[in-house]
Amino acid sequence: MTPQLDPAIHAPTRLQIVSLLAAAEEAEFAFVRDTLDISDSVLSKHASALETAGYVKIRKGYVGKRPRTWFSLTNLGRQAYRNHVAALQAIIARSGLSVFPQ
Amino acid sequence: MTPQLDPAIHAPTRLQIVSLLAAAEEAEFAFVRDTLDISDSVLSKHASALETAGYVKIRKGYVGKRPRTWFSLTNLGRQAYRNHVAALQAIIARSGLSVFPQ
DNA sequence: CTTTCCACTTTCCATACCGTCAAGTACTTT
DNA sequence: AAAGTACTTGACGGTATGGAAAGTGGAAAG
Repeated sequence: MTPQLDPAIHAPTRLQIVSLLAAAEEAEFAFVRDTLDISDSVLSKHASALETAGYVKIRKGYVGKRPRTWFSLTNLGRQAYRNHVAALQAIIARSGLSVFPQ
Repeated sequence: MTPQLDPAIHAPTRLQIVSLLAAAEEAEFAFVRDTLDISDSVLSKHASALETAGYVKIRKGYVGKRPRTWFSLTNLGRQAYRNHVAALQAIIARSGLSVFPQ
């Protein structure tokens, strides 16, 4: 069976968050928020949703005396992301598009 | 500026429809419906929405005396699809993956 | 003729989700 | 004590999705 698009990842903002996290071990709340140019509440909610899905781990700590939050993909999240990308590949491949222009 | 995800294309079913149409000159209603395993009403609605966006052309005709509907991507639709895929690629490339299978 | 089919189209719904804005929390700093 | 930091939560409004079911315009059957 072909891989399916993952509804927990597919929404534009989710995809951007997950993809950004997939690139690193861990990322700070503010970094993700600013890189993707989204609001605090949007990031907070999506991160919670991804945590509930088991895809993201939320770590809280301090930098000096200021609270800080870091996100990282869980193994499940990494696998789900790869699977989601595979699903996109399968769909896009059907259209004949390729990275290699003819 | 990097290409943006196209909200008229991004929804899973839309992406599949557009991608399928991108592979051909024209496709029959029943072929698209059966290939994607979606209901008549869902296909009809998405096709109308894509037509409203200017991305799909809906042609009606007859095969014998039976009505039949064909869909095709407009040039605008093809361009929008390419652009959308480029946006996906830009997001996914950040993670080191690609939407184009190698 | 008139009922039934066919090939979609539309409407009705119920759910779900997305993002903004406002308010809340738990400290820390001034 | 008041204000700020770094998020979190709740209330809302608007959109969208899909299933079910009724509707439409012929065509075929009885």
